[in-house]
Amino acid sequence: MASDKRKPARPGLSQDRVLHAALTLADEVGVESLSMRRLGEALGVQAMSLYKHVANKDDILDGIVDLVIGQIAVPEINRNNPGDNWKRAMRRRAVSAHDTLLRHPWAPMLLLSRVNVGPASLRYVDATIGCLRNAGFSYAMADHAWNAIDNHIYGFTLQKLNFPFQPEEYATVAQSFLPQIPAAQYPHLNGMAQQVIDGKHDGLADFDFGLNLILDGLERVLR
Amino acid sequence: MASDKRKPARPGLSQDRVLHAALTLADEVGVESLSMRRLGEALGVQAMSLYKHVANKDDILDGIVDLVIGQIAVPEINRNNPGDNWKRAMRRRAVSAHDTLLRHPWAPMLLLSRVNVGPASLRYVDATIGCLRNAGFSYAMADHAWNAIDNHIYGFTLQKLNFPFQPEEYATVAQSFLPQIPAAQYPHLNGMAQQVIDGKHDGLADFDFGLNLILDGLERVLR
DNA sequence: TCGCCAGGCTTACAGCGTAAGCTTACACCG
DNA sequence: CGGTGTAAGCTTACGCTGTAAGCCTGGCGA
Repeated sequence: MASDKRKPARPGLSQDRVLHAALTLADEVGVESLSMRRLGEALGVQAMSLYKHVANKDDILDGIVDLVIGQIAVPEINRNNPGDNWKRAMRRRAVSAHDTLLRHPWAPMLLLSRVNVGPASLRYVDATIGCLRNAGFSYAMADHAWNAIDNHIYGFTLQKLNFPFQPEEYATVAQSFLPQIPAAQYPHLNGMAQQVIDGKHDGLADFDFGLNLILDGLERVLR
Repeated sequence: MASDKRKPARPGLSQDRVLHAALTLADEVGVESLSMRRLGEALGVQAMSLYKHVANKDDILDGIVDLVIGQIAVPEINRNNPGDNWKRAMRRRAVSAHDTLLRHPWAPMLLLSRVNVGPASLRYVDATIGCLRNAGFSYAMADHAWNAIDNHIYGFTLQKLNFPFQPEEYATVAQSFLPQIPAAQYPHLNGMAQQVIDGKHDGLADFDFGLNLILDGLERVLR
């Protein structure tokens, strides 16, 4: 009977369990509040015990970034749909990345501030280059294209996540900021704010706008 | 004579002096090593004395970001050159921003992770909107255009700063990474690396490539 | 049965931002 | 001239961080 309690209520740690707990914790409290002590607590364990399964905190951050990348839809052309093509596939990839990063608001900053060479990252990049290569881009062009699209995804998502107001607040916020941007000093900024106040411009940043500029441009490069 | 030593060898602190010292220190040791104690030391002062001149560390970070933005060339059409136009002006702005951020490698991350409403930032944004408005863009279009261009600037610069190898090392690095990206598993990534090794692709990310896609696209939108 | 050792725990250290309160020197005023 | 208010420095202390070093213990292989 004693041998029955192989898993004594706590399954024991593992790198996998540590990383998934870290991902959950980062989603709940933000990556800036993810500390080794707190992560240990979430796992019912002392902070130092984590170091038996990960090298250090950076190792954890690399790990959870790769988990997030693994959630992004890899670009693939749907062979059952004759109308599908590289452009649609790359758009789906971009939208999927954008959506995924919005679900993990701490991720874009980490993505941009470290080299990501986890298995999910490698697979993601490989599929992207493959999609562009199959479309007819040279290696160099595929490299540049991939880079341009990803800059847009990361830059846009970060700016959006960072903006501290909700769309429905824009008009109110613009109104209250107006005294700080007098027309005499900042005529165009003032004018823009006025447009938002008057409901003539919603002030919404549009992910597709920039993405279309890039994808349409790439299509022209291809011809 | 005693009244002569108004400035007793050390000029005394001021918000300006604190911010400029912080900027210098950030450039020298990186923003992650910029601590209140270290900044105090650089100014010959205890850490807590800084709080008489700035509200807290975030206040300092906001301040040095605005100092950096102040170094970026504001977009202006040269009236003495009849061939000049909004597109050239916006390109100059983008290149200037890119160059400036490369001189302050810690800055892009801060730029993207906080709301910047310092005087230099406001002026910078106002001039940008103004340039686009004068070119004929609506407020909404100018907003989208500005956003698309800045996403590229920040995203590209961050990726470049973050990449831990020098261009002349690319071939060597690609060679040593090759075993980790076997052709069977990552065919396209492997192929790309092979191109770099063989000198058929320099692997250099090209700031102008993505910028041109966006600017050319905007020009077409304008017509 | 013995010894090994993986996987936990404990303690400790240097560094962080900053709250709270103390000290000093100078400006001003009656 | 004496007295007072205040700006600008200093000191101490608190709770937090990542992690180095070493200890303990239960289970497994020989």
